[in-house]
Amino acid sequence: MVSGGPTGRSSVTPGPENSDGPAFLDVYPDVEIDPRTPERRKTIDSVKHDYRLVDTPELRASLIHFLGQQESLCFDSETTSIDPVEADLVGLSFAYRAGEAFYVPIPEDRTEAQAVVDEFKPVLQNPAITKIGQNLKYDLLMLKKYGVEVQGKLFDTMIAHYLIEPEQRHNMDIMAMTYLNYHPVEIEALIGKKGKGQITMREVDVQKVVEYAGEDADVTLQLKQTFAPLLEKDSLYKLFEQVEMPLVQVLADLELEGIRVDTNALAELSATLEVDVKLVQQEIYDIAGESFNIGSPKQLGEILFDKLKVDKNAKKTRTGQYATGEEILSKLEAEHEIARKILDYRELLKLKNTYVDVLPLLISKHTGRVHTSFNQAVAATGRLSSTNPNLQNIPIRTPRGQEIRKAFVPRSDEFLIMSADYSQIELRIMAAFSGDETMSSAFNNGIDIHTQTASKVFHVGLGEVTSEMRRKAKTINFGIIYGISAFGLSQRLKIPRKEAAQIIDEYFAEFPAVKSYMDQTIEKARGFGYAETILGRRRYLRDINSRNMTDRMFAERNAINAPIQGSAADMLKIAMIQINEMMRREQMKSKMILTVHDELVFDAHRDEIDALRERVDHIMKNAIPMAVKMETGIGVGENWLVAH
DNA sequence: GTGAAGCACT
DNA sequence: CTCTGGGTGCTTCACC
Repeated sequence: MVSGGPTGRSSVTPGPENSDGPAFLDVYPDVEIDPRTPERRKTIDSVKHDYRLVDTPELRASLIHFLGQQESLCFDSETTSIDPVEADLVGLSFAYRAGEAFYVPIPEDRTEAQAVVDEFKPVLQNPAITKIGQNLKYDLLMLKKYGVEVQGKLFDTMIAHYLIEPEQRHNMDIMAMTYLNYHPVEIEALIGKKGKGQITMREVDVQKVVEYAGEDADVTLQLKQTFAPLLEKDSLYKLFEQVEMPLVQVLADLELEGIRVDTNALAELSATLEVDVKLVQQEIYDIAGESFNIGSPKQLGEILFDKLKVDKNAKKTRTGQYATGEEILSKLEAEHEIARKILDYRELLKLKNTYVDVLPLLISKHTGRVHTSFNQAVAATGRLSSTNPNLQNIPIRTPRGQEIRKAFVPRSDEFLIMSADYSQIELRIMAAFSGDETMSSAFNNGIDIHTQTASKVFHVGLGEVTSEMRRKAKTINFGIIYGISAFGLSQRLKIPRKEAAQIIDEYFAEFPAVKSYMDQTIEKARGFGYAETILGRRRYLRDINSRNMTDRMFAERNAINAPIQGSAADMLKIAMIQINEMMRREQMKSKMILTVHDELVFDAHRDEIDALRERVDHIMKNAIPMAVKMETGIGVGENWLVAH
């Protein structure tokens, strides 16, 4: 129903809304996005434009001739669905000069459609022509279905803006209003409001589509002209051109490839979970003395704290309800067996409803595999995210959860799952950035980092570190990455705040370079107003100088975390690009299929296991050379659980 | 439809 | 004394 894909034209960029509007206006004070003054904004009716229908072989030949002479062209696909796996092409629009555009309808008949698309292959596959577009991954996937492998440099306006303003929205309509003071035609004017009654782009009068799609390509082209100098100004061009743009193609490949899921295993697991959930549910009702909706935090809170009075000091959430989260219930489980049972109930139901019963529904009829969608323009730190389904939060921790991971299997008997992950990537980056001798030498000499930290903080030899000391040290190390506070650590370790503060003091005494690095990072962020990664990716920290202590502390934690988390993301992205290139060059049968922040997953051909392991290992370790060695862990097996 | 609560991962 | 570990996405409930 929508053109341009999930983050394209009319739909909203996924992810949480940014409610801090003031920052938005601070940056572009002269730009009005207030809907109360739309008359100030240009529209298709007030701006001179020339959008043409190209619907005969002669006109297409002429268009293709002109497109072929361009250094760069902007294009956009109109389709029948927001989901590229399900969608059919309705038309393609092109622009290469502001104010002009061309719309090429694609016939409904698949054979005729293919013939028209084929006419544009020489242009789309011409490596000398840069392809400009908004959310190009969508168009690439679409065209791949029609046998077109788009070549040449890419310029994705959505991702350009993601680098320029990571925390703003990258929706084309909003960007047009913000940067061009132009209000594009809304898609609902063509296909109606969403819900039943909404038609597809194919059913819309073609003259209207010409105006809509032409404007789309035209506006995107003008956004490109706006963003290119901004990328340059912020020294983001290299990151854009050498990392983010090549990655678009890699992600399209991963998504198209998909991963096989063992539905039989999930069906069995679902049946087992069903029985177990009912069992636990009844036990809870028996203890409560009545049946109620355990899934309702409101009802559950009333049963636990009003009726059963399991805790007279029950905490409430800011909305006035009893808090019944995991932390609260865990504290109660020693005294009240109902608490443990509720936690069990929640775990089982979560696994069943979120993963076991949903994954089989998401298997594509076309490929028999599950195709996630990676979003490259959501996470403020530079990480990727995964949706429909989210394959970056498949359970691994609990035995039941592990059963789900086992259901991710290779495509056939000739293949195995290979998982390659960076070991302690964020702590290694912290060691490299800070140059801390103790930390760096632990990594470079293969000493367990948590044991090393415990040894220093608790003043014992490496050999005398107990498992309890190591556990605490692990929490401390995580705290370091996240921008530690005494309160946060005390909560995590369940110790008094004073004790936590002492541990932190001790840590900084033993790792002085880490301390000064953190201070410098915050200081730098205060001066620049942003923190940056090793590749210059920025995260603006508008509260870094706030008088509000809470806001400022939050910004300071982000100043610490963003360069670490973001540089790890930079490194994995480069590794992915190089691995993809290597696999193509070597014409491997194996395929890269998933990425999970510090891990890459492959559907690996048995004959290629050794070579793939060696190459992947080498590329990952050397993606971005640092003062501290990077280590990887690579596993192979019959499913994702054993490979990891 | 939207926000909160809760929880899965790194 | 403020009030607190970073980053995501999905499901359910409750309310509009």
